[in-house]
Amino acid sequence: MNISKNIAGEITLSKTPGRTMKKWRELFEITQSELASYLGVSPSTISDYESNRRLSPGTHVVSRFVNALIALDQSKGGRILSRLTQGKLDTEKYFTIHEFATGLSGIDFIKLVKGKAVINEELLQDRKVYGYTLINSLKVILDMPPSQFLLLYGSMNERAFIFTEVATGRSPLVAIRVASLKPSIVVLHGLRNVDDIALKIAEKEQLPVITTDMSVNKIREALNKL
Amino acid sequence: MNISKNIAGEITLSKTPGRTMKKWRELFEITQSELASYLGVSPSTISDYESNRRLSPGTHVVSRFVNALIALDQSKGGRILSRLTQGKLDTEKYFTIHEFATGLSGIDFIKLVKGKAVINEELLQDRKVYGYTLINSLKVILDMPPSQFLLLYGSMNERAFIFTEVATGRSPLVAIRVASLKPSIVVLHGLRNVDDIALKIAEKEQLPVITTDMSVNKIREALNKL
DNA sequence: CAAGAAATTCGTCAATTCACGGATAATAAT
DNA sequence: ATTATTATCCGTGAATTGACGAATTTCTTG
Repeated sequence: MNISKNIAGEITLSKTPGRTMKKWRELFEITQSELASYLGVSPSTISDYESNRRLSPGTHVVSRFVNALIALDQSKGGRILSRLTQGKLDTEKYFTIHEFATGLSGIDFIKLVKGKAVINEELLQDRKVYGYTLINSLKVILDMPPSQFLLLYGSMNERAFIFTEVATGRSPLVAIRVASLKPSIVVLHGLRNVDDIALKIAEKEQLPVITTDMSVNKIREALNKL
Repeated sequence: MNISKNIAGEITLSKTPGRTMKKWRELFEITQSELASYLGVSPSTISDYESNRRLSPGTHVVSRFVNALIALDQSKGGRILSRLTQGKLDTEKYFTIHEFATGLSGIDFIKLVKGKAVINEELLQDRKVYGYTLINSLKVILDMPPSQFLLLYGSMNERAFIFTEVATGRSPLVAIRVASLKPSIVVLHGLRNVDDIALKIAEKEQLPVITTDMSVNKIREALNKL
């Protein structure tokens, strides 16, 4: 799957390459100064990129950046990298990830899962979705080892998070908030009405939230054929 | 697997982003002018990129480029895209693809497969290998549908091609020549001595060729743990 | 809360990109 | 052989990147 290619690709396709670079640097738990000294540039240079001061950094910059992350991680034992590439099997208990071959608009997406928007419906129009992550809320919160969070977070962030076994929707939104996950759409599965705090968070984060009653298997079926 | 991310990543990590862009444009069977008019730029602009006049094109350029390829293909029925994303299962009869998590030098690679260089040994030093493609020569030549060739070619080109069931090595090298595949190393498996024509081609293409007697399964084992 | 560490902001400037258009070269097709 | 089509090469100028360093601001953590 070649993780570097994947990261480079995500940065390159991102509308804000800098933010995406930042996300990955943080994921690798590397500080700006560490990275800067490895690359032989000043920390402010890194910061400038990460704040999107350069709107379209060159391939060489991105390439060196990605290689640096991996090299630095390796030099510390390769902890993060091995987590990122490690067994899907482990995680399947908690969530499954699927990527579409092609991008999807929020509008198309909501139709496919027969969803109903509960907040920020207007944002659906210009949200793009490149895949979904199906998350068993209870299991994730109760007994997923925190190291696995990386995998939830990883990959393209323009995706839909589908939470199953949801009671009020509060914990999922809180999780999104504190882990600063940034899906483009949140789907809550099988609940009556949505918690107040949850809505407040959605508003703050500018996140469209939709609910659906469609069975989990049906959802998978509908989405996996893309 | 998100093909656009993959393509974007390959371009970005490439030492010659332009060449790689060109490779993909040609793979999509799109002309420079077609692409140029879709992007609203002049054809010479495209050519300049493809000739690496810009050593480090910005992410926006690459991003628009990749999206254009896919959009243009879609508008013509999505032929290429569907080939690229279509069933791995189909192709497994002919070849299997594996990507390493990390890059490998030619030197390390030859050790791993217990290989012996038959030509261009000196080039091994600065070749990088990011994965391998294990190819059943006979089957590929005898009965692989040509549409599948794309898949052989696709993905990162800095990889090792391992041909099994090789008699003299001539056909594999000829195939490389005519399909203008550009692996960084060629491995011929289970043959006595290498055909003359094969060597000539290798020389022309500046391609290190090595042979090995290690069993196919052992090879896989050794390489897949990376 | 104080002191360090980490990150941000910003003015500056040389080096590059980006894109154009015109001139040429190389490949098909008629 | 001749005309399209496709691709290359190159000079040019405005816009942007890439990088610095100094000045601040925001986090941590003793």
